Parts: sequence; structure tokens; C-alpha cells
Amino acid sequence: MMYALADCNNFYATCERVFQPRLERRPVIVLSNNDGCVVARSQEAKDLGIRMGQPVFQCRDLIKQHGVVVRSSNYALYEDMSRRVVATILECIPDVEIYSIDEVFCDLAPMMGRDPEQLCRMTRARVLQWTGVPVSIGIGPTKTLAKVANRIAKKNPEHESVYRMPEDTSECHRVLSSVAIDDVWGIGHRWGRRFRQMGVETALDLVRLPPRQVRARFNIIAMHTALELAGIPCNDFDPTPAHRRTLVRSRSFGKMVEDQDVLSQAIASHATRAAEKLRLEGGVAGRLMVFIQTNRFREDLPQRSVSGSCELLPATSTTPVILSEALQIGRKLWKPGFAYKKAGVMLSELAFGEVQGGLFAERDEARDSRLMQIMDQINARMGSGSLHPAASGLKRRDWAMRQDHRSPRYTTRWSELPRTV
DNA sequence: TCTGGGGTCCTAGGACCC
DNA sequence: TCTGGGGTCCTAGGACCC
Repeated sequence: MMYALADCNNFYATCERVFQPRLERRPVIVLSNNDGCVVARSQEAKDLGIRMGQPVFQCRDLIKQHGVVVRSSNYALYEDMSRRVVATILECIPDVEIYSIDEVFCDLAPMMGRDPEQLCRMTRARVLQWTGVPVSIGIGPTKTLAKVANRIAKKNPEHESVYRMPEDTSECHRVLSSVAIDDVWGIGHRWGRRFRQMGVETALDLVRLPPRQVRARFNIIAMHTALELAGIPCNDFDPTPAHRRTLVRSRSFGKMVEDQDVLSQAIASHATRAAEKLRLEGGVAGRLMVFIQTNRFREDLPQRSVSGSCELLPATSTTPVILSEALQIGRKLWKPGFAYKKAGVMLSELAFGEVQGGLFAERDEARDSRLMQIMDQINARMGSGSLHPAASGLKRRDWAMRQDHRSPRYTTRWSELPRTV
């Protein structure tokens, strides 16, 4: 077994830079939806001490003081760049599993005729040349060890962005003794704290714990992590992308919402977008859930966080069906006297491909399907949201998200192509 | 003033049934 | 007076990830 993990450096910040080279060497941060938190930082921004996930209002001073470049997130751009990076890696290594928008695992076992480190360095160079995105690559006998190696590749410049875990056990243990327990993939800060209380400070300490004990005090996932650190693979490599199990569309509101109609508009909009996305993927949902929440940070205000769900029978992706059910649930959840901050819709019990129809179908499904096709085509051509149900609001949406610093969608909108004059 | 969104999996406990 | 135990299914909550 031999895996590589290729991970794009500071991915979102890097994407912003690829199209605006004048941002080179300047601190750049990318914000979450609603421009709320920092979700990506260039190296310069990290060096300033801006933390991952930090609310942006907490680093206003730093931003001003150091001329930090601020961008709203531009997922259309990042997703497209991600596709290009993966396509380039595939030219070099045919067996890959896409793990996230900026990471892929590669199975190197079928390529053992070649030196793994050389292969990864060549891959890295090609990705940089073809896409402008620098990646770091870690190599190891399990996914968890490849993750460890990736961290080392990224943090120690002398490895020039590619690092392979030592095959010799005692050498490997020496490396693991330098990895803090909560820097291990799969150990978050809560488990990290619990491990420390048990005297487990490093990845090596975890390897030395009896696996049964890890299983008993934590769970089977933690045990797998411990075994993988010891070189025993527990996480499968699966190159075929699995179908999703749930699909969520939700947003915090730019302003708090106290009006039932406005809340309903938001729910309608999320339901519409969720159904659209599901159709795009060729699925149907058997269950629908709607949730609404107040602002959990406002401890001075009354709090409320509720959800309701219903079965969709037969399973469907038809907007009017999902929409009317969602609105009905939303009306039941509504209670006046609260300032709502977020609403969302979740579709679950998804099925893809051929689906059994209902025995006593009440709707004309062929007609629904034609209608949805036409709607999707119009929105694809005219821009998403051009055609949308009246329930999601006709006027300016005062609950809409803030996005004050979005860069152009250079690669996915003709009108926003970069110009070279 | 201002605090993201979208996923996965596991486990404990309750409901229900025999 | 005295009220089992095991299996299954479902859900909520908690942990993790990017």
C-alpha cells in the first residue's frame, strides 16, 4: 500500500491570486458566505496572525494596518480551478480519490515501477505550470500517514513541498513523536483535550495505546486512526465518487428576520435551490427537513432553534412539491417574538438513477419532469435564479447574504472573463 | 454592528415488538 | 405487593472533516 495526498496550498487565496498577479506577496484573505469569517489565508496573512475561522470584525485593525486584501468567497471560481487541478493530476497518476475541493488522495500502488517521490515532484511541477496552483504532497502507507507526511511537506521548506514517511519503523516513530496529537487527521480539539488528559500528547503516544482501549474510551473511528498511524490501513481508497446522502441549502441572514413572510421567502428560496441542485445530480429525495434558528451569539435575546420534517412520497425533486411542503413546515415552526438569523432546508433519503414510482401517484410526473427541465434550461442560459417561484420573493431580498468583495467569475461567466489590455 | 456552509459517521437511548 | 429480556428501528446529539 502506498498513498499520496496532494493538497492545494491556501487554495481559495491562491485562486484569487492566479487571476490577479498583483496580489502576489500581499496578504490575502477569503471570507465565508455572508462575509462573516476568514476561511482562507495566504501565507502572508497567516504570518500576520489572522486565524482560520476568525470572525472578520475581530481583525479589522490588522486588515487596515497591513493592507490585507479581502475577498468574498467565489465558489464558482474555486470549483472550476479544482477541476483543472484534478484533471492535471490525473495526467500523471490515474488512480485518484477526490477528498475535498482542494485535496486528492492518489493510489501509488499500481505505479510501483516508478519512484514515488520523483513521480510526486513531477506531478507537483506540472500542476503548478498548468494551473498556477502550488500543491504539497505527502506519501505514506495509509491515508492518515499520507496526511501526516503532507503536513510535514507543507511546514518544512527543506522538503520542497513533497515528503515521504520513512519506511523504517523507528524512523517513522521518531517523526510521529514530533506530531502533536490534535494535528492528527481525525483528532479534533475535543478529542485532543481528552487524549492529553490521558497523557497522550503526540501521534506516537497514540500508536502506543492499546487499540481496544482507544475503541472503548472513544469510538471505532479513533481506533482506526490509531491503527492507521501504526501503518495498518483502515480507510478504504475508493476512486468512484459516492452519491451524497443529504443535501442542505441554508444561509444566515444579512439582517435578523422577525417577519413571517420574509422567513417564508428565505425557506422558499432554499427549497428551490436544493431541488434544483438535486435535479442537476439526477436524484430524488424521500425526506424533507426545514430548520430555523435565532442568533446563538446574542445571549441577550430569546433563543429558538427548531426543525420539522416530512416524508416525500413518492420521492421527488419537483420544485413545486418540495416548495409547498417546505412552506407548510415553515409555517408550523414559526413563532413570533424571536429574531431569526438563519433558515435552511435539508433533503435526505436520496435515491439516484432509476427510481420506483409511487403506486398511487397523484401527480403527473412526466409533466412535472418536463416543466422542471424547461425551468432548469432557462436558468442555465439566463443565469441562476432568473426564473424562480414567486414564493421566494419578488422584491429586493432584505435577508439576502452580504457579499461585498466578490471577485469576477473569471472562468465560468463570459461576461467576467479577465481582460488582457 | 459584525460570528459560514456543507458534509460524514458513530453512539446512546427511546419506542416498539415478541 | 411482586412486571423480562432481547432484537430492531429511529432519532438526536456529538464528534470529525474541509
